[in-house]
Amino acid sequence: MATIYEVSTLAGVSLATVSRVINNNSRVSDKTRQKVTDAMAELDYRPNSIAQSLASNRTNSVGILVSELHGPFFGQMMAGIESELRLSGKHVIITTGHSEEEREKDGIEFLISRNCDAIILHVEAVNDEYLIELCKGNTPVYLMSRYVAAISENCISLNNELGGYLATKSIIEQGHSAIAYIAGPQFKSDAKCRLAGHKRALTEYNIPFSDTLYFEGDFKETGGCDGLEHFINSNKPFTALICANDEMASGAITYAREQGFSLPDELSIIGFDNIIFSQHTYPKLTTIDNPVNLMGHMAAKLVLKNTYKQKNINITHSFEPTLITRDSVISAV
Amino acid sequence: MATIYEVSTLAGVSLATVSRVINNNSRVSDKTRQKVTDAMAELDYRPNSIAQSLASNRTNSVGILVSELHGPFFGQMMAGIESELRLSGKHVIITTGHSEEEREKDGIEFLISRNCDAIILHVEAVNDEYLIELCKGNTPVYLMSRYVAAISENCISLNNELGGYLATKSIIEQGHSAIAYIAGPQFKSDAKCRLAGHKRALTEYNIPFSDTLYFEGDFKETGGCDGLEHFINSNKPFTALICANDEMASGAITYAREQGFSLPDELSIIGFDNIIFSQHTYPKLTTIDNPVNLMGHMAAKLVLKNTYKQKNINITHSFEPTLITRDSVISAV
DNA sequence: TTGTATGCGTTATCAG
DNA sequence: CTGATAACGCATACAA
Repeated sequence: MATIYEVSTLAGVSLATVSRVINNNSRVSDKTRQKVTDAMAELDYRPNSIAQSLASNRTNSVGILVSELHGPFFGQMMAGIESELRLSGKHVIITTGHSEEEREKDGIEFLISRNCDAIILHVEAVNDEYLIELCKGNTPVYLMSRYVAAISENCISLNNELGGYLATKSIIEQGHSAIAYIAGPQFKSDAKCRLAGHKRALTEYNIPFSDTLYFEGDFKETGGCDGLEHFINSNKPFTALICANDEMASGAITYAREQGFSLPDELSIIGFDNIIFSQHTYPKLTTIDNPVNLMGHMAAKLVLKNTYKQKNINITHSFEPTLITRDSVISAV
Repeated sequence: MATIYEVSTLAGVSLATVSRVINNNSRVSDKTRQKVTDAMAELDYRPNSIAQSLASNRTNSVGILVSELHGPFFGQMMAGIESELRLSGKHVIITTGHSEEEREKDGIEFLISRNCDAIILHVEAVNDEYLIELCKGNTPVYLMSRYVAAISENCISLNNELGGYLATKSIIEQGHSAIAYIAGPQFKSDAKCRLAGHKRALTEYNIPFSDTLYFEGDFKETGGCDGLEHFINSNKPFTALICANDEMASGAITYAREQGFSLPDELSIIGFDNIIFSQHTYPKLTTIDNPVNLMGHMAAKLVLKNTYKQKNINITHSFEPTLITRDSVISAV
């Protein structure tokens, strides 16, 4: 592989000049620039990004930590981040935390040790204090889908409380009052906020929150099955089921049908996130849209603006969920 | 950040010795080793991975190119690769090709320019010649889910032809003979092989292949809708529908129900890939299992063995699909 | 506008 | 077993 040195001798200029045309920041006369580019072309020269990084103290890479690499939610998020960053020639180093504290911390250490210029985190298990402390380090840290007040400028988050509220409100306005709720793991802030919104809606309509119609699921399909099974066994009647995400809703739908429910007639179900597959459940899932792809783009823009000093970028830190009405919710009789 | 130099002075040894204990390859006396590790601890020293890379000509990173970051198929694949590599302290740089030739080539260039120690590709648009040529370069190249004979040692692939055969055979053995087929884009080798398997099964049972019951879809949900719509409009009767992947199958299921079909009574449907969501369609999708997560692990192992010279690794280059029987296929009347 | 000199933090090749 | 010392390929003050 040709080096900058060979280019410089072939072009008959100095190392520094070649470096200047590569980074075209400083002024170089058109003539010498031409000589250099010709030499680069002739030698098929490619800058060594590692050497560039060592000399400039910049790697042009941003680290991403997600809970899982699979799953529709993270897929959309990563796609948003990567496509935005790629346009600016930055690359992403992706690792996983599996929603476990140790593994999340380990992943963060890993990314930092890799000299990422910034890291974007979707962490669920580590606590706020840890994150606040982390932000004091040398590597800029950004949070996806999580709001920590002390570092709010570094957060791109969804108003999950509002989403939870909207879901429940829409159910209530269809005339339901016996409402079961399958929450996400309560150590996850998303899940907690969605539940809070649910409770606010109940309160607003003077519907008491029932412990027997509450179940904490795992945000996966199994959580939906388990939750619904739990409610059925409790023998307390309900006409609507709210799931804190679409995976659990689809699990619940599957289980409900196995138990002989006619859907949506005998049970209305609503989800949260609007993953692609929610259009293909039967009945088609009514849900809350979570613009996670957009949020991914925005997190990337935040990095571009703060870390790479790009101009004319406007940041929206908070996103709003919206109700997507499909077929899985009908009026209570 | 402390450097190796500071560690050496604090420990009272030379640079070289510190480097030796970091990489613990060469022998160092226990005493000096202890002094060095103590000094490292005291200074909270972390090796600079960029400098290591420049000096050693190894980045400990492997590039991955997938068509899309979202989607259940790629998610499972990436998860397999990443988790395997992460165990050995290697990291993944992920980029996308969107099944378009130019973008795939661009992504490959990008990964190579990043000095990846190896790259794992899931490419669909570039041709075999390009890949063969690529393998002659300095960066080792591995292919996921694609078989190119000339570089078969670098391929981890599924026997898609067999999968296509199994799907069709299982349908035929349920007594169906009027069978519609929605293929994937025929420039993708997976799609082509699955179709070939389909045709082999038809031939074996003396069922003629019908052009009017063939449709080339896009491997997405829409492909399933469009294909089924096409068949319905053609007015040629059919009792079973084979889709070349699960996304199209779920799209077809949704569309079929919208058109008033009673499933699976009036139409049997089978998919391919066994994505997680295939358990949650209604009826639950009968499909062909594609062990893509396992294949991801294997691709990573191949890199570990060839590029990182790890011992005792056994490689399986070819994987076999299997039939997963659920509820979407029933006997023809 | 261009060139010189030095540093970035390691690894690796020699001797000793 | 340990220590000098030269790469690695480039960026960047500082001069000219």
